Amino acid sequence: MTHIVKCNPKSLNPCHCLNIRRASRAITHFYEKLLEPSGLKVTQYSLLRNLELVEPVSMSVLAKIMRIDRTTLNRNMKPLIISGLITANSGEDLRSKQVILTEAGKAALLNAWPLWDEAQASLEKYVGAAELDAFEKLLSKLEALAL
Amino acid sequence: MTHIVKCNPKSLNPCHCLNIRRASRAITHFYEKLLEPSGLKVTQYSLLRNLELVEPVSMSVLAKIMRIDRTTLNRNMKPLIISGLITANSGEDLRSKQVILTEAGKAALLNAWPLWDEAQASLEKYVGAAELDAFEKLLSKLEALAL
DNA sequence: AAGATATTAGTGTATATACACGTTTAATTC
DNA sequence: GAATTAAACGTGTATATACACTAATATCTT
Repeated sequence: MTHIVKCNPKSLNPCHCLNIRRASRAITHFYEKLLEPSGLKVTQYSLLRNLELVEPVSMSVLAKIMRIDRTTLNRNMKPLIISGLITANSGEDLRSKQVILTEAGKAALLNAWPLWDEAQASLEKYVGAAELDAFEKLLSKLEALAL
Repeated sequence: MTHIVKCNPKSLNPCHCLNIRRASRAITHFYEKLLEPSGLKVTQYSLLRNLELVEPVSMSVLAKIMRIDRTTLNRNMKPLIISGLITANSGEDLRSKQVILTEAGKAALLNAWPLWDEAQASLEKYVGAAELDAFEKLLSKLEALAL
């Protein structure tokens, strides 16, 4: 993140929206760096991880579980399908597609897990457990803003 | 945000990164909805607003002030240039481009301001001033994670 | 002044996000 | 059972994000 400077002139940006977006980008960058050796993005790791918990599952249901847009999930799945980490095939209901992890997907998940765990633990240490907990509660409340 | 459901089965997603990303999306959605009548996205409003404070300014400097990536700024500027809200022209230093608001840009900003202000105020009311303040402090700290 | 270095911007590529629209298939209604 | 409605998915489009690479220009060094 070469664009971030410690000393930023005239930076009084009180927009709460931009502030959380910036923090979101920073945390994402932090996780991505640590996940880099796995070849997975944090969204991809998350997709695999959620899939592991609920597979086989339709795309719509998976999107709801992950609380992301259905069409975003559709697009995010593509690189994982191409690299053979997941598959999505129609079952009885020809409308829906059942998504599952492949063996390679399970392996990728196992491989990436300690990296993600380190990111997670580092963040907890950086912020502090109690404060992070309060933070997460507020994040939940903010998420509800869009309902 | 049709994909968000109040009752989500098996949703124990402790990934801090995804949590803040979700909250970020939700807040963005909230601001976008309120800004909709202005025809501006929240990033665009922010670009115009920052520009108003520091124009004329080069793209690199503006990116640093806004704490966004230089190339992201470049891309985000394009719709605003096309719709005639800003201009970017080389000055003495032929490498850099000085970005300024057009009259239409100033008008758009004036028009959008009360909408943004309402979003901002609503959020403050929803979260609570004290809690929001603590939240913002933590966001700052998190932003520093990427330095 | 010539060559090396640094600065500034643009673009190719890839992922992330989501709205609007269309298509296919299943379920419901009459 | 035919017509309607609903559900599930895909895609076009637009914005947001950022890394790698390139091109142009300015500055510095000797």
